[in-house]
Amino acid sequence: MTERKRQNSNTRRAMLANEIAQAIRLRAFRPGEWLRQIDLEERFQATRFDVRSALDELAVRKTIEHVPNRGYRVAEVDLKTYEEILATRIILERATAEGIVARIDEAGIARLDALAAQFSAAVRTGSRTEQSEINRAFHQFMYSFCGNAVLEEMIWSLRDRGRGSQITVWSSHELLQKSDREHYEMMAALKARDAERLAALIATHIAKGAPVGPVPVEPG
Amino acid sequence: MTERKRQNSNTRRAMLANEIAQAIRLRAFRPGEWLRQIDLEERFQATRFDVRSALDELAVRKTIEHVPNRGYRVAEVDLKTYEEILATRIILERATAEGIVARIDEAGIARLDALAAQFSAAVRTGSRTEQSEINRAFHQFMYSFCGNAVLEEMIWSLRDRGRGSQITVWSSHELLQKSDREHYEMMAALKARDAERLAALIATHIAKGAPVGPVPVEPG
DNA sequence: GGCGAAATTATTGGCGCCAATTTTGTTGCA
DNA sequence: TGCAACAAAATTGGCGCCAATAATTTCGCC
Repeated sequence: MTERKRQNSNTRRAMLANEIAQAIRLRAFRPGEWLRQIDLEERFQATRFDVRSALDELAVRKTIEHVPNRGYRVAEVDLKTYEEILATRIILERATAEGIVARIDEAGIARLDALAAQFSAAVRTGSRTEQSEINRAFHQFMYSFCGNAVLEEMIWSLRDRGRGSQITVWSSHELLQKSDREHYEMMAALKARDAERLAALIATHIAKGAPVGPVPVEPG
Repeated sequence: MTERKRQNSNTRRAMLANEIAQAIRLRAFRPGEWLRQIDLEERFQATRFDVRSALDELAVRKTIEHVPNRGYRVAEVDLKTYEEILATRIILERATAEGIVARIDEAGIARLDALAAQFSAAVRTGSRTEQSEINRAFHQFMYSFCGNAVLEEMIWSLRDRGRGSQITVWSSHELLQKSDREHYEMMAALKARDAERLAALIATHIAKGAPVGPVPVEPG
């Protein structure tokens, strides 16, 4: 099989869009930074056409912003929008608790424990990137048990959008450690099958994880 | 000003995408139906390029589905996904209640009353399309007071996606009248500034408006 | 007449060219 | 030296052509 079947543009575009999105998540491109098509062509070894498609897709997803005749840049999320994103995330992520508690099995709990431990390790010795990705993996795996794929999509879409804010997540090492501790509290609630406590923990995890002023009230 | 300033493709694409989306909402194109690019060119007087861009955008928004080398078709939402959309809508739309009650003013209430009355009239004498659009206007205006633009976006994105289901909304005239009555119940809760009641009404409005089997449990 | 294969037609989709626009650099003048 | 006008370079973006693929029809054979 020397000649690999050529992928259709659909797939290539989606892959490229995800690669760029990941680069943005990892802060390889900072909020407000212009994404020059020529650079992206080289960096990701893609044609100009694919780059443009991928950028269009990300613009629809609001990960980046399109300015006519200027190009595409990483979306800068203003404070108001950032707080709205946080408030909406709290609404959505809280709502996963019930399903997770109802559906997660022993194997899932074990794997989550492992991810929590990985995060602890990353807090001590890992890079910012590792911390971020492991944290993401922890939450992604946890939410995957909620039993509502649409809900999950919404959550990740919002989480990605929130990256465009200037507010530095985990601004202090202290906050990072707090996040770490909260993961274990979540695990405890999970093992106790206490959905309400899990929901509350998720809410504070989101609200307190980002050091913005007065946190919007979550419904309850 | 004989020569109008030419719009950039950005705007044209977005406008076309919205026109197509509306046509889908109004069931001019049915779930599963193929959207042939040539037809769309004619119908909306657009270039092929613009049509493709708009279709791509709608595919990202999941209003339509893209099948390589076959084209684009109105997304068919399977029952499971439909129920997930409903469940997620309940989560999100419930959450608007608090903000609406807190923020809506007398003028807003008056306008909502008028929209509710318009809907009643449409239930009696209007076409299916009118009913649908007025209902949309009612909810759109109400939710616009929730104070969270991001939350609103999510809601409308989900509502659009739900259109792709084969399940006929308002399958019976009875259900339509029930929706009508519920609007007035919402108005009453709104006037009483009772956020919790409003939230509960919104939840049943969504769940009972669509005659699917067992309705997913809403959190709370 | 029924069925499968081949030819024809219809439709989609990759992509590169070059015009439009913006940005950067340079020159000339007060 | 500062500023404005002009020129050059860089970058984006519209769009049409035609190859690739799928759908349809025709044809020939059993």
